[in-house]
Amino acid sequence: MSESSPSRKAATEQKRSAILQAARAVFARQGYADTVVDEIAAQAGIAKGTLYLYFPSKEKLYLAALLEEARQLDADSRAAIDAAPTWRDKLGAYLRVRTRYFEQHQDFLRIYMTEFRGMCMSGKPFAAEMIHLMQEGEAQLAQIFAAAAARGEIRPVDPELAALTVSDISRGLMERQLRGWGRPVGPDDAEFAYDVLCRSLAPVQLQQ
Amino acid sequence: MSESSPSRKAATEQKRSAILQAARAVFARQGYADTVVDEIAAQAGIAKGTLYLYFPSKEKLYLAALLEEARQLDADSRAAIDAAPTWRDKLGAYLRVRTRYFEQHQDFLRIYMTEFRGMCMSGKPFAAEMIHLMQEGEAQLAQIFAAAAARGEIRPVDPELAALTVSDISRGLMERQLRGWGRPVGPDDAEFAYDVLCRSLAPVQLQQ
Amino acid sequence: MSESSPSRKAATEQKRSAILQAARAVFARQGYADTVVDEIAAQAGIAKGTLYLYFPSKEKLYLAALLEEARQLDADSRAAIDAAPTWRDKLGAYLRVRTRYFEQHQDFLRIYMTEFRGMCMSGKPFAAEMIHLMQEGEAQLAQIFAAAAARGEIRPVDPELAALTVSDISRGLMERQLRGWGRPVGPDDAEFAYDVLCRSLAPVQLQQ
Amino acid sequence: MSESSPSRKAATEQKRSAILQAARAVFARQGYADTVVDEIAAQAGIAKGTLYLYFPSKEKLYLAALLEEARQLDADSRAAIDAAPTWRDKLGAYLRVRTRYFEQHQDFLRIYMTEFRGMCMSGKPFAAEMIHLMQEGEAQLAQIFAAAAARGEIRPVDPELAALTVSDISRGLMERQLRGWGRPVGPDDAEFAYDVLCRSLAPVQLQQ
DNA sequence: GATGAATGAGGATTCATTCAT
DNA sequence: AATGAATGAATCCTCATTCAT
Repeated sequence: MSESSPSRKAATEQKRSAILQAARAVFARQGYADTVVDEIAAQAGIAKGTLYLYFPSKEKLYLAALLEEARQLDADSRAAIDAAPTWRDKLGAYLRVRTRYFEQHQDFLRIYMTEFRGMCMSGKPFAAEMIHLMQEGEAQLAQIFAAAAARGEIRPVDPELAALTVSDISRGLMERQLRGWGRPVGPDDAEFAYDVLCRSLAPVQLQQ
Repeated sequence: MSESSPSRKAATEQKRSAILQAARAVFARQGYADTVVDEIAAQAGIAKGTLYLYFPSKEKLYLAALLEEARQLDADSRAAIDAAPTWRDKLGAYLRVRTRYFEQHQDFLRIYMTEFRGMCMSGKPFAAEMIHLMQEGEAQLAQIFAAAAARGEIRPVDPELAALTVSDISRGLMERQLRGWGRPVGPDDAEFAYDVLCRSLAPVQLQQ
Repeated sequence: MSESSPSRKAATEQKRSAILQAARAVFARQGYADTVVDEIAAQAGIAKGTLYLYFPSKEKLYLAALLEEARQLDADSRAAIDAAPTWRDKLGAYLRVRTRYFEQHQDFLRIYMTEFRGMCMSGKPFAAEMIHLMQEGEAQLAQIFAAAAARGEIRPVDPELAALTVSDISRGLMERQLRGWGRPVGPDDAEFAYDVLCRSLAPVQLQQ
Repeated sequence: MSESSPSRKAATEQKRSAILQAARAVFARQGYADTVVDEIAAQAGIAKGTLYLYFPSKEKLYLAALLEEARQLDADSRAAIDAAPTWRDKLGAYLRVRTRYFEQHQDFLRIYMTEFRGMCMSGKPFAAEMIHLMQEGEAQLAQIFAAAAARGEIRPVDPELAALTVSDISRGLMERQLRGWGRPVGPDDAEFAYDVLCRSLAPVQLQQ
């Protein structure tokens, strides 16, 4: 009685996904506060009431819309880093995956950069899992640097601080893409960022 | 008849300032959307109607509350940089002024980092002057690096990219102070950031 | 082709009955306004849509749920009264049947006492048959007293007023069982009520 | 700063009262669930938002609208009973005050009889003070009968049961006024009720 | 200038009912 | 006959802004 047909389940899953996508589009355009639930429903091609069959509240929908992508980004990132042999490659992979992912998920990028990150900074226990993912990402970076430092491949730095710095620079890179003002962003930006990080972590040159 | 006495003007200016401070306190605690005008008025010790004699809308008040401090920060920053002799000193001054300013103006820091920056990224022509100030700050940094590069004191980099990177790292530093999670921030963080920037901009070592 | 098999009819009738019982349980617990149709369906073990195959609306279901029991109570009451020989016995039977019925149908009691009676008082032509049953009940009581008065077994009273008074006292008795507060209800209550009615209707004592 | 002028306070109190009266009118006509807040505001001649300046929620308004009158009824009742010398007079006063009060406050009567009483029966801790008032009223009656019994003016009955019976009959009297059906209510009804109570409580006649 | 009572547009959420499968 | 996903009208409450005093 409670078992639905596979096709029904698939349809449900697909609609859920459509809602999430619509939500991201509207939240990205207007921000959380200025978004009305009706508009998300309209964008998703369903009635307002239907939306509430899939998500219990505007807030949960917002969270779900972000988490879905954040999890994906984390997974992609993790895979690419694991596949890279050296710390430089891993660092490059981290930056590249993020750049590419955000290129292809502009809505996510915009929401994340323009307001969600701010919400995370506020004390609100709003998004435990999201914060967890962010911490995991930084921990992963830290491990890369810890290992590299142990092998003498980079200068001896506090791995956590190095990770935070990578994080900062990476986010700065993303932010520029959202600015309506300032110079246009290009491959140079990423290249420069990578270069800065490599140089600043490089083993100390023996002075002649 | 339309000229008020100086003391009247001073009183007015003082009340205006009290409102701005109250606004920052409340906006910082609750964010723009969750802040109700009544609360700012209460915090400022005036009636709600009075507030509207000083500021025409909640949005303008928000903007004014931020601009006041952003201008001050810009001025402080500019002065400190101008007073510093070398590019390293100027960079240090930039980071130090920001760190100190935000330490002393936590409310401003919180608002700026948790939501205003996001708003600036959104296309909204919300805060032209604020954006202008941010651009000025980066232009100033860029000039430092352009001059240093011209004198061969740093390796030849695109001065704008260098400036953006400093900006990114500086903001990252500020952000950490607002996170409720993660390792506590300390002087090491600033030191490390400064060190990273110096190393990454240092003139190329001649390899033997 | 439109004739269903007997077993089909029986199954249908049984499901209808299950729905009514579920409805009473939920309506009794939460009241009409706070009851959602889903919950009744769930309690009945069917889908919401199915419920609407049996009853055209929430309101009709509510009515049906009550009428079923009200008819039964009326029938029981009528039978017991008819079987009793004297007016005292008939009065006792009336009270006893009601007490027992409500003991065994708590849900019905609760709905009837806590909101349905109120609805009947409101002008709404909500429940014509229900009102009819109530009137019948009182008419029946009135006839008892009319007959008793004619035979001089009770003092000469307006039979209708006497009937209404019995009705009032009987309902008061029921009400006490639902109060969460006040002294607990016991056999004394019913005994006292019966006693009050008998005394107040007793033939006038010849004063010496 | 927080002191309002007396005239302002009076105006406020008057408006509050107007809202309560409007609320009673609408709640009486449509019941709690079917009443929309807008309609009460309209009836009171104010905007919806204004209503919420005076009462924090629909429920609190409902309660306040009833409590105001319930307190008044209780006070009137208490005064009339205290002024009456004998238990018969006190009983008569109780019935008379109630009858008169409800004649003059039909809205209150309707709300109380058609739904509030039912709500009180439901377990909800909805209206602590209202229940308290009801209990007080019955306690008062009980004391009358306790005293009368002690003096041998009535037959020895459980005073509480007697009080409950008076309460039942009194409510029955009120109910009849609200029924759209049945015989019209008149002075006979009250007279009969009073008579029934007196007879049933009268000292036992010595049988010859 | 200062006040705070009044306004009413706006928005999240609920739920009885329908209907395609 | 049975289902349960979909609908959208309905409603409570909030709060930025105004304005009479």
